[in-house]
Amino acid sequence: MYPKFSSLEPEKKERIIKAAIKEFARSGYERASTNEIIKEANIAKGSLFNYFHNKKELYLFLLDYIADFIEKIYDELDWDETDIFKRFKEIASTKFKMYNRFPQAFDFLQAIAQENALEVKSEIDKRMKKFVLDNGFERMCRNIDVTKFRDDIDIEKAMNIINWTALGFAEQQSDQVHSSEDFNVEQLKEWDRYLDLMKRCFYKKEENA
Amino acid sequence: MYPKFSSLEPEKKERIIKAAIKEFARSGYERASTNEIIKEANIAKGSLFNYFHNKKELYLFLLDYIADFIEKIYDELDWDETDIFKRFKEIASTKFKMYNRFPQAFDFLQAIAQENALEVKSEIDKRMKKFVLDNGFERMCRNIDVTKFRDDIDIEKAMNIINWTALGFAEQQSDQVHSSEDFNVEQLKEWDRYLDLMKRCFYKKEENA
Amino acid sequence: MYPKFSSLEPEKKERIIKAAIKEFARSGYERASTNEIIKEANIAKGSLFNYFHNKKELYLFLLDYIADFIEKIYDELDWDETDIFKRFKEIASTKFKMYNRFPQAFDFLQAIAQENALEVKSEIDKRMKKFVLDNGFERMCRNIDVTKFRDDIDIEKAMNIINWTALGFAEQQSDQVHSSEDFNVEQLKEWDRYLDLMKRCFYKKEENA
Amino acid sequence: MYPKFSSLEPEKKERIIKAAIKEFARSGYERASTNEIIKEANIAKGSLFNYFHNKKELYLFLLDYIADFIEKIYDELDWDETDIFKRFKEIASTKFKMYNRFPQAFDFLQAIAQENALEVKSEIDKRMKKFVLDNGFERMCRNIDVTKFRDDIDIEKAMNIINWTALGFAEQQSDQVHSSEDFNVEQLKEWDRYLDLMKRCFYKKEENA
DNA sequence: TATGAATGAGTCTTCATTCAT
DNA sequence: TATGAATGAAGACTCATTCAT
Repeated sequence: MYPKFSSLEPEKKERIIKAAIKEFARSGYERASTNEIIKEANIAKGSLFNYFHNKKELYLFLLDYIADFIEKIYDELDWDETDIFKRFKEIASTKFKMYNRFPQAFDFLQAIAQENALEVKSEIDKRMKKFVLDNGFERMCRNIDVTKFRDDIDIEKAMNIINWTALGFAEQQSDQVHSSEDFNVEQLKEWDRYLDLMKRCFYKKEENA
Repeated sequence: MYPKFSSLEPEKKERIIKAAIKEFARSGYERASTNEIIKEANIAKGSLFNYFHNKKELYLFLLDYIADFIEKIYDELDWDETDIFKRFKEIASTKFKMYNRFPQAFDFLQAIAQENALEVKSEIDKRMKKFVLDNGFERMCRNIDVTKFRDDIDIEKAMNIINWTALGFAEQQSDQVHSSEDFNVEQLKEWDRYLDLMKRCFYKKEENA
Repeated sequence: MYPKFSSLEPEKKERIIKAAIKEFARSGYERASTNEIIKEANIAKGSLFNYFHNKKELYLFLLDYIADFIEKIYDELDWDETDIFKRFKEIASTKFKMYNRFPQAFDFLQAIAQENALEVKSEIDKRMKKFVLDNGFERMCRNIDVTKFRDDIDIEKAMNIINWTALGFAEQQSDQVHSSEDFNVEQLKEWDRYLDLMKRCFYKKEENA
Repeated sequence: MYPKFSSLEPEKKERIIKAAIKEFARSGYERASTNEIIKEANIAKGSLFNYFHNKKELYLFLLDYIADFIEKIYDELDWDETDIFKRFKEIASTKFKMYNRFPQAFDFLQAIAQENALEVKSEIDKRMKKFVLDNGFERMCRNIDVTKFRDDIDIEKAMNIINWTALGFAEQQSDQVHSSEDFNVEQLKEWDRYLDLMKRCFYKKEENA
């Protein structure tokens, strides 16, 4: 894909990736300044355009890079767990770990979700929708034991509600925290309470016994 | 406020408003091009700056304009209805009408919520937060009869779930529709089914009798 | 010359002239704002361009207007006085009166002298040089009794020195005063001392007896 | 200071300096067009703003550049000469050389002295007043042997007259020449005659013996 | 391969002048 | 005749991208 960039020394690659993610997260695609990235990464003006033909290509590379990152997270999940609430609980704690490993990724993901620039919007849709817009909702719902749900409720709808609640909760928390000590245990507990509430409501009585 | 613009012929005012909303919705504040607005509205370069002193003033005008628009919608709602699901149902059908009257407003609202530009961010917070960030969640939950909820669930959490579901559903639908024949009756029916599901789950049995 | 302007009611004419002189004096030709003149004179945008075809024509009119004003001052002088120092003394006190009658004229004259704008520079040279650059030096030196000067000095040079000294003194004073109580008696006395000094130096001994 | 500009090839630097001085001299600070400078210097639009952050910085650079130039001239003068007329004679011939080396400097200096733009006025005062407003009058009068003057004349006034005469003569000559073959020997001789005249008038008899 | 100076299309904004009413 | 909204050329300045070294 990006042979010139790939064959760079890893330390330099990382510097460029971090700088670019930081700048794109802060300013969005159009407003992001290649000058700022160059300065932060401590490379020459021309170099960036040697590695990537233009700003868009750099952005698309980062899109793929972040997608790979998320993919790896997903790979760590136990997809054999068939209880949806246990799975969502696991996802949350995995996100928690992920955040501490690579916090900028979250800011960038949020920026991607909010990106308006026409030039890259379609590419985002193509590559990232599954991760960004619904956190891989389809995948998350695969192999779920639907027999636990109450018979009188539409399972697809229930799953949507669970997912939207997860997204809503995440956004609410990120608004509240915003760069303090980040994700914390109390937030995980609060999320547990949401999951419990929904479990009590959506599962058959005997499942909640 | 904006006397020169106000005294314009309505047809021209509307052309300018529509063009500006379209451009700001598409590109955000910073990247939005006054040239594009001028071209789309079919007015002269200087005219825009006769009506509004600068780009920011135009944007702030649109902020107020859209706030007024939403306020009018809210005023039409029956705030004496204490059943949360009936209220959310009414809100949905009101949004439905609103969308058909002024579809661009929705795109612009989304753009406002995502706006990063420092120059206007504080103004957005000042004027729009109540509408944009939580769709007036607080207001929506005021005067709600909470005795109908099951005793074993946290009411605040339940309300959050209802709200996040509303937001999630709206986004899902708008993604699916995206400028075709707009909101339609089928979507309203589907939303009813979501509300019914949640009602069955969150309310006491007798309320669902 | 400017028939439309001339047939205006005098009160309105004066308002426009004062406003224009004030603005041109403050900002120079290019930078002067017709908007400012219009606002100050309390007339409509289009009116100014009815009376004068464009900014340049207005400026040229003011040039002539101020030239007439100066001409009137000169007409009041006693050109039969043949002693150059007495004449320069009279000129100074006439300027003194003139300043109190129409102070803006001086600021405008200074602005004219400093005007750089290509568009009007040649016109200034054509019409105003005699007044501005040398205060009508030629005229001032006409009919002077040159026999009073020492025989060993070049009369033309002596007269130049007297004139340059007058100009230098005027500029020095205007720098020092700069919009306080304007010209004052002390300044006139100091100027007398300069004239006395030069008289003692340039005139024959018997003239200073 | 201005590292990007400083490290340019000298030929290009000179082209830019000449073009900028020409434009600022012709039009003053505000009205001077960076487009014009760019065209005249044959560089790209963006280049000028790579070298200097903005128009003001370019102007301030020129201010310092011209100040250095004048300073060098002054340094060449013999400040141990205590006879004021000899000193003024030397100044004139130094100016003569200076003019032939860098004629535009004179026009620019005149423009600086007449500059009205608020944005740069205070900077001019800070850096240039000593050179511009009085041609370093104070400095010129330092270390002068005042005992040679006649006892019956005010020495400060006499010095002012000499200085104003110098300024007046310079302006008269520059008006007459105005970009032809520049300063010439005849002008220097004429200036000598003025100095002789004043010496005969202001000095004691024995000094003129 | 790495560099960073050079490029110029594009940005918002101003203002003298025109012209329909 | 008086009006002021409309016009658009010109202003300073930005920044992704190119290219000679």
